[in-house]
Amino acid sequence: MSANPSFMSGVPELLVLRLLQDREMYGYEIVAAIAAVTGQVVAPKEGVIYPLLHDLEKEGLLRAQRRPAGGRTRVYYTLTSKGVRRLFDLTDDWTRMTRVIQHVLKGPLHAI
Amino acid sequence: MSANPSFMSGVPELLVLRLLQDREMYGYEIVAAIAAVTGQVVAPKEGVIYPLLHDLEKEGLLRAQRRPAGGRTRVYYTLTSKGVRRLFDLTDDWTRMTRVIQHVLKGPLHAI
DNA sequence: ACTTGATACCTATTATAGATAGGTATATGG
DNA sequence: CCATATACCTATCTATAATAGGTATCAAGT
Repeated sequence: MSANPSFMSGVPELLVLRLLQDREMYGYEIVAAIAAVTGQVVAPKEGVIYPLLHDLEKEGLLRAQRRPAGGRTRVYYTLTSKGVRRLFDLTDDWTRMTRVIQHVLKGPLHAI
Repeated sequence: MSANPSFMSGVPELLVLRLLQDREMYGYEIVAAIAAVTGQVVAPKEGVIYPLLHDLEKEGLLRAQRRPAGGRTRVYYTLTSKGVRRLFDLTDDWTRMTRVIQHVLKGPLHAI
């Protein structure tokens, strides 16, 4: 019984990297942005995103900078070059995999 | 370090249901068929498929019949009507989710 | 006859990730 | 002053795939 659909593996990571490709963002903002850009179809909570951001930073895919903003402190994340490469790789994986499955779901199987 | 790509959640279940939509199949056959129809892009091993088949049967999505074939005993699985409904639901979920993510990956985010 | 590899079934354990459900602190609006 | 939103965090649970075995039968080759 999950709020999100059951095809989530790797998706939060992919979306975080994609969002950060355009501009730096902070965690709380990312949580809201994912829900917004997917029209609530995918909406991982803070309990998913914050640990993920920490892991990605540890892996060197993101750079974190704690910075005061609007009276409070935010942690802004940017993509490293390694993070950009990971985004491309994951996007390729994602595209290849979904294309194949789409094909299996829609097409006649004997033709394969 | 997994053999399969990292977007696997729910995919084996979806593919098993899809394959059984066309005709009855037995476990070992399903393992090979998934690898075949996906061109090895998705290739879950027996350790994934057999427990999954047992679970789906327990849920009433599949019917299992042990039957001798070619000198040995095979367990043939067929979709129940509940299994058909599940296939449709999961296919809808899959399509909705991948369409949205595809859009986010390719499109400009400000347009959303 | 013996051995190897393919067929066909199975499960126990481990690893990974998302889900759940909290907690802390500051700022803002009523 | 209080409630809500903002902004960060983590510990635990759960679901599911990956790993790594095991058993037994059959067919083919030596």
